[in-house]
Amino acid sequence: MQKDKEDRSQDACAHHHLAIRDTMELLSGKWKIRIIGSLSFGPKRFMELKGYIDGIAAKMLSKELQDLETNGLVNRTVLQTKPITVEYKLTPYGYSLQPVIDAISDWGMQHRNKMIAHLKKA
Amino acid sequence: MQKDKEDRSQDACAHHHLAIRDTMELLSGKWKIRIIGSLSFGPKRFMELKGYIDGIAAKMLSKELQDLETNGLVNRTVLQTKPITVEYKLTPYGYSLQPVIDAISDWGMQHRNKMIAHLKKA
DNA sequence: TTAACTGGTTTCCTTTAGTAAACCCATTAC
DNA sequence: GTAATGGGTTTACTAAAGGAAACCAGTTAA
Repeated sequence: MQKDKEDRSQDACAHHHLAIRDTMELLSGKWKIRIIGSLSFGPKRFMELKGYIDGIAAKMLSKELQDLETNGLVNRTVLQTKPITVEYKLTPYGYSLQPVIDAISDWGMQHRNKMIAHLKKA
Repeated sequence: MQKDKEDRSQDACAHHHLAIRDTMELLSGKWKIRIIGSLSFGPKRFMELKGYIDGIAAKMLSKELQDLETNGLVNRTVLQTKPITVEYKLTPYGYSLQPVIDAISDWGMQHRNKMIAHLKKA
């Protein structure tokens, strides 16, 4: 049984959808992508992250970091400093999201430039 | 006043954050990225979209499409067929999100393959 | 005239997301 | 002893997202 062109294209399309759905499930919510974006510049401590991600409450940050850890994207290490500090960093799997983060960031920059250009014209 | 290396890196980082925040604001919620993903294969009618995006309720689809239209990412056209049909398609601006959608989709496929490989081992 | 189809909207309800503020524990500094 | 710092958790609450089902309007086929 040979599939025709339309079948193949619909298959590709269906896989595409499933892949998008899967990714977005892991990255669901308002904060996860921003957290990963912050960590993509290197490890950060809890309070440091809270400072970077303006508007996030400690509770949310804590919960989202736990989610990300559960999904193997982020690693949590308690450092025996005094007072103790906790370092969060991306796992290699977390780093594999870099192309996604970059694409989002790039688009945001273009978007921003467009807005600025629009304002200058007016 | 010359900025040192650390300043510049923090600037880049800050811009990165803002860009990510801006993008994610436009694409907020559970469905927008999936809708754009569906439309990236070409224009679709309302019921057609609803069929593609499994689990979405008419109310949500309607609302999300309105949001996307307001933000200039999607175009809505009423076709004078009988019964009337409504066609949704990406604007050029909407299409400019293709790299984001593709990055997400690609990662999802890798993720899925990883899961499958994991299952086979066990 | 009754039903079906497209493209919704409305209502009611539940779940999840999100917030602020208080609290907790260990440590070290004053 | 009292405050400050780091890294949280708990409580109590509000706002927003989301879902199921009913409903509606125009058209057309049986």
